[in-house]
Amino acid sequence: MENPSFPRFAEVLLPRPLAGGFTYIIPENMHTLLRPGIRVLVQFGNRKIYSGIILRLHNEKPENHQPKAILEVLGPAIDDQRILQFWEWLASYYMCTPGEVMNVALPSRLKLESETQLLCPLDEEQWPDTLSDTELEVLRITRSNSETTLNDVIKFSGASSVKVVRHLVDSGLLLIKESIKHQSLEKWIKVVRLRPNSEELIAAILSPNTRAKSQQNLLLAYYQLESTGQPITREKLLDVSRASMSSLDALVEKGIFEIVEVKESSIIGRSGMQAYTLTPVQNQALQQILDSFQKKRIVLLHGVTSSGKTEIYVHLMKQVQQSGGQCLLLVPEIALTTQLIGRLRQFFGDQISLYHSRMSDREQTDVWESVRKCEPTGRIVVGARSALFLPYSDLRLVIIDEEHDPSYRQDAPNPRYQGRDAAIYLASLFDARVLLGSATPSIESYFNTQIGKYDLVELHQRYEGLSLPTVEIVDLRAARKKGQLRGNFSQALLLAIEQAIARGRQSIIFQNRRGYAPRLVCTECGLILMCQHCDIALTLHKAAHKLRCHYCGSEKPVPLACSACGSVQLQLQGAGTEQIEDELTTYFPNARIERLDLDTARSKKRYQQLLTDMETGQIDILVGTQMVTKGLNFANVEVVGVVNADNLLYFPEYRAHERAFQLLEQVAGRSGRSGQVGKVFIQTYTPQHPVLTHVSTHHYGDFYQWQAAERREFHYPPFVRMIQLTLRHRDLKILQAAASQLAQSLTTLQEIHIIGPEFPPVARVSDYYRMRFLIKIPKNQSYLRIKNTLWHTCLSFFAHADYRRIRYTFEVDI
DNA sequence: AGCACGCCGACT
DNA sequence: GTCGGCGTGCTC
Repeated sequence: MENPSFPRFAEVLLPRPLAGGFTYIIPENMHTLLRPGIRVLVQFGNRKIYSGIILRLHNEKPENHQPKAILEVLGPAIDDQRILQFWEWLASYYMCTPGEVMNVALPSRLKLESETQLLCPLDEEQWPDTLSDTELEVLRITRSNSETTLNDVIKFSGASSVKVVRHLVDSGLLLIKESIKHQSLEKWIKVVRLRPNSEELIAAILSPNTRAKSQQNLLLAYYQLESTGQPITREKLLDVSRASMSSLDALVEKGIFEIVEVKESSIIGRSGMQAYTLTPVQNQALQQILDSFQKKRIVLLHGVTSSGKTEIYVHLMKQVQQSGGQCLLLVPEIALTTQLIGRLRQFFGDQISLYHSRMSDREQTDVWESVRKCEPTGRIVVGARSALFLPYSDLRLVIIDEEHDPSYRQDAPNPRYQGRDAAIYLASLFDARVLLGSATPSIESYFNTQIGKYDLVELHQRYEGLSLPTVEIVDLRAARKKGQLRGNFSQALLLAIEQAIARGRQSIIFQNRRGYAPRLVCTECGLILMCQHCDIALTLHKAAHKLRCHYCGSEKPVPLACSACGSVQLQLQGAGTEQIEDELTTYFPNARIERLDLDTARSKKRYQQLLTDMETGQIDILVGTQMVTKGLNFANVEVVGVVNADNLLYFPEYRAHERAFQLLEQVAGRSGRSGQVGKVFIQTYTPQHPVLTHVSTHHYGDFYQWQAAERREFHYPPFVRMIQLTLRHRDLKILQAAASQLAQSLTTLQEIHIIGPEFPPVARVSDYYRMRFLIKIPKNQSYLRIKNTLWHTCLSFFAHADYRRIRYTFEVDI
């Protein structure tokens, strides 16, 4: 009997870049189990099976086709409708599909996808003797492992073996089936327990004349840990007792210990106990924030570097924790904020969850579940932008630290979104408060405080009355004229480093390029060694002894002679961090110099080591790229040197000046943290540049006024909205033809201003040429309507046979 | 995005 | 004649 009151169909979202949800029939036995946010298993296409998420239930029978039925109910992934609403908003606002959002939102454990499994039913003797070598090979692989998948065979015998597989299936020698791996969402951990009634055995071990010393240590460690009331995991016990696995095994064997698996959620974590007090200035800022939150949802906390923003965050987070709600602290790049995490652990203990895309699937899923169930650990989340997608149900506060940081924007692949702005929208769905924090706010955010959209709270004083560092702009041209230049360094900077070393203080030298030299040029014919796949010069990496392309990652050996004229006179141009490090080694042969950039910090361990060495004073001079500007606090740094500010200032992008100001101000903030005034040296050939003037006075307000005026005059955000449309194709001719055709089609849109098509600074990357349009939309026009028209114009334009193979992407609010 | 179907060139 | 290249269109 059909229950007429129950919806018969479900719209299911699948993790594919497809337009919308797909309609599936709800089998009767699932009626009571389904609602939006439930994960289900469905077949999509001929045989592929996916897990999808129910968007809504309805009764509208599709007109043109017979829907398939849902295969299985997997359970809840999202409990709160607002999360799905957020996904749909993100897709429509940032011009991508909800499926693409789902793809980045869910940890992979929640995204099941079937694999084609192969089975070989017959023994080798029963195989016909007419088989080809490849056929034999495929059958042997399949026969040797009962779990062989089609992908295994492809990996082993190449993509062409798919045809062979199909042939074997047709002739009945292979069977195929779709299989999916279900993995448990529960987390189980191994804990050690004493077996009951083992007192006599224990007494024997604890007797003073026992030979089993490490068994004794294990028992003692056990009692020690037991008294703390913490779960005694195997790892912890071994760690405390310094015993080996085999001695633990021996105790298990004797029947003294047993190892039991318990569900992680049954363990109550340690809560942080560290007390902290706010300085009067911090307290005043906190009160202002709380007052503002009564009237406005969003507050920008503008606090100079080292003004103690973190303590204010902690205070607000504690409040939310005590009220039982959820709180999200967004940070730009989690790998670069280990110092912050350490501090937060002091305040929150284990009752805090970290979330970022480089965590293991298991860890991600654990956080997901704990947030979904609003468990104590799922109430305080610290994460990178992917933490926006967690299934909150009671979100009350979102803090966005370093809100100006460009890494909040995801620029590839889809969804291409600005995490800071998306977080603000997410918060609005929950009516949660938002605190944006920065020492160098983005122009947009500061603009929003000026028009009254956000409230502004300022923290002008550095912690413990520290003064801001003095900034000296070093004119490289003048220095050269006066003979005060040695390699890449001015005498002023070298002297400051030398004095710092003499006083046992540290220096940080910033150079925005990694590698040894960014160009290798033939002095005979002028040829610059270029990447074969990109329109960019190759960078020389001396340590690796390779030429590397920083765009596509390809590598080449260093040539001995010019490939065009055969001359061996190859000259290095420009300087990267490697060269700066080398140079400093010759100037300061006794100093301990280290380098921090993508090449040295590739492994997390090495990165940690560098930070520790810096903290403990093992390093005198740290040379690095942007990495040294991000959230690192070293107490003993006196000198900060910027080798060359010019390549920051002359970047062809409307945000270049903003970026340069932020970067220089942030790097300057690394100096002078323990009582002493820091010294910053910025070397440049354009000492009069306004950005440098503003950095030297540390006056953000003046800088903002200047930038805002420029942006208003030249029609850039925040005074207009801007979207970038990029076209990519291997064939330059086709790309150019398509771009100019598209420009024609777009002229019908009267209300917008289109710049382009034009080549980006690097026109070809990984063999793909790129052309782009900048689309400026006046603020009085409906953003939604124009994006819609744009979307549909492109959809029909790229459906055209000639342009079908052109990839195109939108970057909204660029 | 996959994946299957289908229409043309080069090989046993 | 068949195998296999990839262009075209669909997926509930």
